[in-house]
Amino acid sequence: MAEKNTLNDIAARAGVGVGTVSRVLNNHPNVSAKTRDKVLHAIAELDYRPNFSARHMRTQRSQLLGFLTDKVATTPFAGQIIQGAQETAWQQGRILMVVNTDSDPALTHAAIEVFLERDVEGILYAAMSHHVVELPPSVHKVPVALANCFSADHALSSVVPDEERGGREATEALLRQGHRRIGMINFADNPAVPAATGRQAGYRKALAAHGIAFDERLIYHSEDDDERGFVGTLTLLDQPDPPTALFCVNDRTAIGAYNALHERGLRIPDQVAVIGFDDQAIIAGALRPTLSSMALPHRAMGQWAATELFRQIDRAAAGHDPAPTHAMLHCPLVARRSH
Amino acid sequence: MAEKNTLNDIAARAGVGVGTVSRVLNNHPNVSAKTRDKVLHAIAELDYRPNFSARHMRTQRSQLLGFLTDKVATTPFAGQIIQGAQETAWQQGRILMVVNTDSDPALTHAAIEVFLERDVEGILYAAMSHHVVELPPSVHKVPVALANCFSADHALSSVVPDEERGGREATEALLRQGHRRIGMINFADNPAVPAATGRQAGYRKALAAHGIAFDERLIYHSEDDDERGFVGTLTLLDQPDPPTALFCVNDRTAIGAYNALHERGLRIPDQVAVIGFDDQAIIAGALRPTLSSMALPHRAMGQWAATELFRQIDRAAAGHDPAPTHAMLHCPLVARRSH
DNA sequence: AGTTAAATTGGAAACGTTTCCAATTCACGA
DNA sequence: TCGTGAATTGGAAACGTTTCCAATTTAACT
Repeated sequence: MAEKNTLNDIAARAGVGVGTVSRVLNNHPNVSAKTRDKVLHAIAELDYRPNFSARHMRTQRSQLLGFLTDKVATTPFAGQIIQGAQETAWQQGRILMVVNTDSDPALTHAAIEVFLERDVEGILYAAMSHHVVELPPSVHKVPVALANCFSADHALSSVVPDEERGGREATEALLRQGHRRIGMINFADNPAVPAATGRQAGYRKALAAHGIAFDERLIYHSEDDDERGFVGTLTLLDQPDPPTALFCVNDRTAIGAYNALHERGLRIPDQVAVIGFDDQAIIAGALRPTLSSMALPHRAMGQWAATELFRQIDRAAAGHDPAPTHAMLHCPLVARRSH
Repeated sequence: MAEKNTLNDIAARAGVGVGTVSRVLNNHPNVSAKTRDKVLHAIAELDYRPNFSARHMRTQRSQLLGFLTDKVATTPFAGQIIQGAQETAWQQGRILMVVNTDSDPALTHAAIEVFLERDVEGILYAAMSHHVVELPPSVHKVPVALANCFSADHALSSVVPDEERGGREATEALLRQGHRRIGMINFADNPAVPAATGRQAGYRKALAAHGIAFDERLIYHSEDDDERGFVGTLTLLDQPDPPTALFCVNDRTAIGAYNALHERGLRIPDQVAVIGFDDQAIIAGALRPTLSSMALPHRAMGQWAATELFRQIDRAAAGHDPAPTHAMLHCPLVARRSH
């Protein structure tokens, strides 16, 4: 169909200069109503579309953001964090270029290089699990925001879930129901996994705040994603003074807990209450009873990170040196029927 | 740190002409080893990076692909399909620009418009559930490929899961174990939902191939994602000649089925076998026993769609008119312990 | 050493915008 | 009817590449 028309074609068609067409396009003041109409008509007739690269050349603004993820495929959360970033970017007239790195440093480096060649206005790095990341130095050439992860030296802006508060509030929800023996089924104890350490720290604080002594025997750790919930629940139940409530470090673990509880003929939440973490709708809604869970703020982190990028961009445009910012986002309890 | 250097800076630094630098960059023949070295040094010293927009202007190739999704956030599959497309694009030196439309026609149209302004070489539309889609006519200005969806008139290339074969093979797997009364828990019967109609058609074919009469009473339909599995299973079990195996239309439904089976004290797979659909690792691995499930080829669809885009691009470059192509991809059984 | 063909090199033009400056037109009051 | 300042307009230059052509250098022969 239509060939590719340029500003010149429009100008010719409308019988005006290219400068005028450009002014109409960017609706600058000082163009008479009648000229504007002529131009607008010409544009419509020729199905004209401005060329962004040419504009970029001239204005030096690419209106592009680079979005890097470590493992977009293996987690159901990827979508939310992308969406949060994308919608915020879109509102600001920016487009996201997405590259999945699979945690490969060479690929990460190559992707950043490509982003820089495209002259992105900022780079957003989203991790699919909360951990520390190290990015190649070249990334510093441009504003950066980390989502669901952080840099060891905190030199890069970042946003992460408030794991500790999440753990605390999960535990408090259980305490509010009158539970006093609350078990926790956690990941392997690893200081590099904030989800494990933070949630457990919150659990302890909640207990302490209610004057309940921490009991080591109520904690079960395992790195086996598939077995953790089932085996952990059985282990905890098979103790002298078994828990009447279970705080599962994630929803997947809660599936296993449900299975174990069913096997023992224990009713949820009457005999044993359960709270998960992650709020994966697909799991939480399907379990019976539906699972109460702490929601990870993935979408909000995506939004936060994109917003932070714009802050840095504006800041830099104003000549200021944008110091990095850090945020911890709340993981609210999504109450269902399991507690 | 370093200012932004251009070809001219490199040329000056190396004491050669810009044409020569360009030749080195695109490693064209006919540049002497010693000149190439000088240039390479200058590039390294000045931390030079070519400007893609300028290149795009001159070569008319944006090396950009537009990626549209209807609902990236609400499904765990989004990541896989994006990844499939992204990795294929990357291999071909292309970058994906991602926009989430939330099924909003206005947004979809706007996104396509932005893609065209950026001069994308092709547009990939990925749906998060298998259904028919209608895209604005402007999309035809550029190669298009649909993933996990299709256009009513089949004028656009598309790739979808082979639902019927999936349904057939799931049923056959159950038949192979000797089951003769096989229940199916399905979505609401809706001709616009190929997952519902296709999987059930496959189920019937498998039965027919084994000389087993189709029994309407063994099918349970429901559009309630949360209740389907549980209620459906109970309903099917409460019949005169109850099924000894259950084909669940998705894994989420299988969770409900497990719960119902447990409640009735029926062991899986000894007393009742179960097969799901979707192969959501997070569910299938956590269930006890682990759930056998038909895997949706999301990643492969992403790859296929990107590859198809390149076929069309090449085709068009060669002056041919690329006719649309269509594919149905296999949903293989991932055998675990539930059947 | 001299000739010629081949290999290498430099640099102008073009890609499609925006922006700036100079030139033109307009509106209005004297 | 003019003159004046403001509003509008046209078009050249520039953004950073690639590509092409012409010019120069090199290599290979007599």
